[in-house]
Amino acid sequence: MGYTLEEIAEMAHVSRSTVSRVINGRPNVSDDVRKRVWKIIREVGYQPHAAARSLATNRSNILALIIPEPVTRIFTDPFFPILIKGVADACNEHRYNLMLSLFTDRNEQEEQYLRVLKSGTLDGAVIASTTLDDPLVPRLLEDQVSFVMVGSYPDDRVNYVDVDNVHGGQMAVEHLLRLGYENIATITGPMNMKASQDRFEGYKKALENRGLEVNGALVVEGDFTEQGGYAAMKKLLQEKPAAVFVASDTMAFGAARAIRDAGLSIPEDVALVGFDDLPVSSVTVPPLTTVRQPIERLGYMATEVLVDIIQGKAGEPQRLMLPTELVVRQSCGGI
Amino acid sequence: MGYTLEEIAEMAHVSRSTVSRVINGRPNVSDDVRKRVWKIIREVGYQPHAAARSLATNRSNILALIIPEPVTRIFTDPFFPILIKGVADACNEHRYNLMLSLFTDRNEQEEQYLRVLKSGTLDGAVIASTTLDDPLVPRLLEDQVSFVMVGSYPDDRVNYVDVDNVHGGQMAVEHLLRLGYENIATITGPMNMKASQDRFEGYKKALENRGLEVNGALVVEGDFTEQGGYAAMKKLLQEKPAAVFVASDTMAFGAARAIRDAGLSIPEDVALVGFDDLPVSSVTVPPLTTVRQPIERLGYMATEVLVDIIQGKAGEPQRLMLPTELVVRQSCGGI
DNA sequence: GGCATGTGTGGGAGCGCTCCCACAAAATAG
DNA sequence: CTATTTTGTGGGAGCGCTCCCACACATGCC
Repeated sequence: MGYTLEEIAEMAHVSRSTVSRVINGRPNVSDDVRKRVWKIIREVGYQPHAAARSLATNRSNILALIIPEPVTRIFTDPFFPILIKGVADACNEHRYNLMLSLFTDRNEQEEQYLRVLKSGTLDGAVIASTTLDDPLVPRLLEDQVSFVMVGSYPDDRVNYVDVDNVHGGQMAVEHLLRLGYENIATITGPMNMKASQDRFEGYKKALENRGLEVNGALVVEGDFTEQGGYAAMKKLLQEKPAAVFVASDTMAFGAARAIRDAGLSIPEDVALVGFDDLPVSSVTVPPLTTVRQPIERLGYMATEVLVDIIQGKAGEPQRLMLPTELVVRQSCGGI
Repeated sequence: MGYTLEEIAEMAHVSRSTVSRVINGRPNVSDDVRKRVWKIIREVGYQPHAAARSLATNRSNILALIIPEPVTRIFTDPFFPILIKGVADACNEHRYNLMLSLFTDRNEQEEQYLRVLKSGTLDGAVIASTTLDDPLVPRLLEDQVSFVMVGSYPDDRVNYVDVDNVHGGQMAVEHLLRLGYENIATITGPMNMKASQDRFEGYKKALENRGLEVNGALVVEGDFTEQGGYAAMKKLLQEKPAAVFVASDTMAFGAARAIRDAGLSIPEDVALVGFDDLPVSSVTVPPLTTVRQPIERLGYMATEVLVDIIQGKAGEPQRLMLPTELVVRQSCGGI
């Protein structure tokens, strides 16, 4: 495909080295030579061969977004395209190519790990939120891959960008308390995910600050899917909670469905607060009160941090915490 | 990073060439040598350097999924993660790496095109549905990039995988006619997209088969977003249609919202049929009657076809049409 | 036996870059 | 005006593979 450095050099009556210097913006090239070479490069649409460059420099200009196997189940959650958008934008901005790895099939995972991470294809990786027991992270550390996680991770060496889940959960529940709701339930995410733990932590904190006790019967674990939210709510309805803090909007939609199926209405019979603020959450019936997290920015910043690390502009570990924000709509009543 | 062929060769007391033959499954290696070499490769976790291989073979084992600029607006539609899943699965199966290119910023597009498509990084590309006036496709043809489109394209040389949009639209409208609805409206997709044209074609066909005329006032163009569906429905409501065929589920959600906002109910006042059968469509209120298209399979098959073409197992052009299926739920009434 | 054919193995060349060093010419210093 | 540094340029080596050819040796056939 296309021209080689040598050919461009010949056309411009200079050497390979000079063309290389021009392309890489190195000094020690006279202005007229530089212009002449650029002119030819643009005319013929020359683009350096990525593999050759990669072989010589040992850098590929490729970043990966890795979505680990335990998380691919919920890949269809609108969370991910938004995250991808953020990552993709940052990649474009820094002229990196983006590789997307869904670690789906457990059997193929070893092969996939080697292919993606040990073949020198990558300069670094953004890891979308993972479960705490996923063997991926320890392995990345061992193999000294540069990576940044979306979502915090309890290891000193790990770089991450996260939102303040604890505070988010706390705000949500405090709002419900302020509105006068008494027995407030929660549907958590899978408890082997840090985000789920943190949001639940916020729930507990809000109750405890009011001198209230956490009632185990009002805590049900979900799985971040609509169906999971539905099932969890069904179980919760036996306890007749006045309000529910649901750890993701998608689960909140399921919970809302369960509430309606039981012939109850939102927020009159059960008030609902979600977490995420997905685009659809403002147009559901009723519009969902929720904790907004800047998903796109999360992906963008994770990538920025990764690039800084790769280019040696930042030390490790890097930690970044983005704020959450309560968005009050009709599903929690009181307005 | 890691070992080189030469080092593995030394450890196994054979030559570079022999190790290469073993790795690539070439003949003319004795069984015991083959075993010995594999043992060492596995022990040290050797993985050939992708760039070196790519440079020598002129193939990268990377496929791209390209989402052109005019389409990125609707990238958050749940359609895309499902499509991506299909593409990613097929890539994994064939041991290709997947590169994701969102052509977002128009200004950066030239740079991005060169970087992604002219640097030899790719073996081929899957192009997610594009508008008919997008300059990308002609350029890919000119540059002789191997590519397969998701969604048909009116050019003899283009490979594509599509669903039978015409038939799908026709089924939807025929169902409404069968239920006795008279003035049936439609919200189309952007008319510079082939899928929109085809679904509208199906709408027309169904009416014409019944000897009915298409009433221009009952046809409103949408843009495949929820907000677009809302706006389109708002306009349509002035014409008091009994039923509406909406060209995507996401727009149908917007339309439903507009109907509710007008104090009307579904399907009693307005019947609704969508297109896509997104996972959420079965759990909306009321559940949405829609035309199911096999989105994941669309991505999977496009990738399969691409791989066949790259590996010379299939001639060009390749065309594949996947069936659509009417899924009847409550939003259209009559059951 | 002689010659063709097949099998297993090793080594050179080359893929298209970057990086380093050599070197001429120009600029500066003493 | 010579010695030293700076600037601009060219060419060799090497990144880690694959592919081709050379070659030793085993096997087949008449």
